Amino acid sequence: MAAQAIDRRIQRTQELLKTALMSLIQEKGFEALSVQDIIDRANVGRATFYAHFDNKEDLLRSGIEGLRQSLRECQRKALSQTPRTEERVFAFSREMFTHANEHRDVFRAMLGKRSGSVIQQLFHRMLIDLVREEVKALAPRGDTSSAPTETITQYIAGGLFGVVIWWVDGRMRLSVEDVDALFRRLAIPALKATAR
Amino acid sequence: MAAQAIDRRIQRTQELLKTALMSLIQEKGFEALSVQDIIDRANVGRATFYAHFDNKEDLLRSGIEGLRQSLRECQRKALSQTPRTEERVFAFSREMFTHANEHRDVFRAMLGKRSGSVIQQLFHRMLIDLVREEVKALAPRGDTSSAPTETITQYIAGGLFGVVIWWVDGRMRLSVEDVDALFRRLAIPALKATAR
DNA sequence: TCGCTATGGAACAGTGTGTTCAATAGCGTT
DNA sequence: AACGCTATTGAACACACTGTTCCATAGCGA
Repeated sequence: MAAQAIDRRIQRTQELLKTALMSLIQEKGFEALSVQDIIDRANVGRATFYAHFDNKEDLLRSGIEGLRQSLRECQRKALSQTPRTEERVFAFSREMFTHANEHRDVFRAMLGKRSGSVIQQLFHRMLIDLVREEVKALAPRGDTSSAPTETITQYIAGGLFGVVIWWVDGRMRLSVEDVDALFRRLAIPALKATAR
Repeated sequence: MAAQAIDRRIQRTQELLKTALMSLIQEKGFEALSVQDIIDRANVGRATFYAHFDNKEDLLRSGIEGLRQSLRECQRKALSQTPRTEERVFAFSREMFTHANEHRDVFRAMLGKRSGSVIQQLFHRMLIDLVREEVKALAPRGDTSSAPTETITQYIAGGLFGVVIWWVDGRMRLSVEDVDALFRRLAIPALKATAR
């Protein structure tokens, strides 16, 4: 075997913990949650938890990693085929809104007011990275780390962040299509400020 | 006297607590802070603290209230004189960047990565309210609570939030004028999406 | 001066944290 | 199937912080 097989016990434990975390987040929100709650729900020993993660935030990070990779992948695909088309810009946004819509319970619990701002912060950073990639792709003339470019990145990422939080936390009256279209309509002019 | 004079002891205590909080935030950040730290620094009894505030977040809220009112005031002024001028739109943003620049130590400690996201959340909400006021002023045709309008509000507020956080947390290479100008250049087109 | 109230300080139970240890269970390999 | 290795367990640990209660006292405003 090429890949060194991972001990089944480890997989099992980590899976149990992540699952417990997610279900608990939906019930109580992240902040209100204790390590004790998690290990009780997962039916895992205290010492075992700390053998795998430093604390509950560490566990959360590793849990969110999945979403991050999925969005990155989706973006990578879109960027590789026929760049420069306006249709393809911010390809990940549609995917994200869709994803949020399908798992609205989890998302609402994770990003809503009740649940902690730690998650929000992680999510915000994730969006910044994704947006930066797009901005970079549209302003490739060595302009990369210039201040205005980064400002635009931060602005758009912040805007997207704000919209998602609001959309998920409210009654989500807007459809995925509408909210995504609105976001694009708002973001693309800003992008052009780069391309000048 | 008309105004019911407030017991000097109360003023003194609350002042001591707020001052202690602010100085501690600069040293350790908000999250890492305990009520114990605060009362030690303020040299105030434990029971006294809880006689005034429910917890450290309650104290924080009351501390931030000052900034909120100051910005609101500044916005109110700008909105009352000669509306509709592009110069006057987002009048509070300049004030805020200036304020942040003058107290950059406090701001960095309060909004930076180290310090808690509770503060960030409070700050974000504050910006949303301020931006909504502006958007409302430019789309006054009974359109108030329509979805797109609110989306735009959330987008712009989020964008501003993102830019401020980034600007404050980084080395603040951009001058107040530059960062404010950039923000306006990015936000005003979005505003026009309302005015259609 | 007097009455009222904010304060101080100590003690309290409760909750959670992160670590340690030796015993045990269960994995992958031979 | 038997082995050695490692993950898991459960208990116990010291520690920190929370929010509340009590009463004596200090300091305020009148």
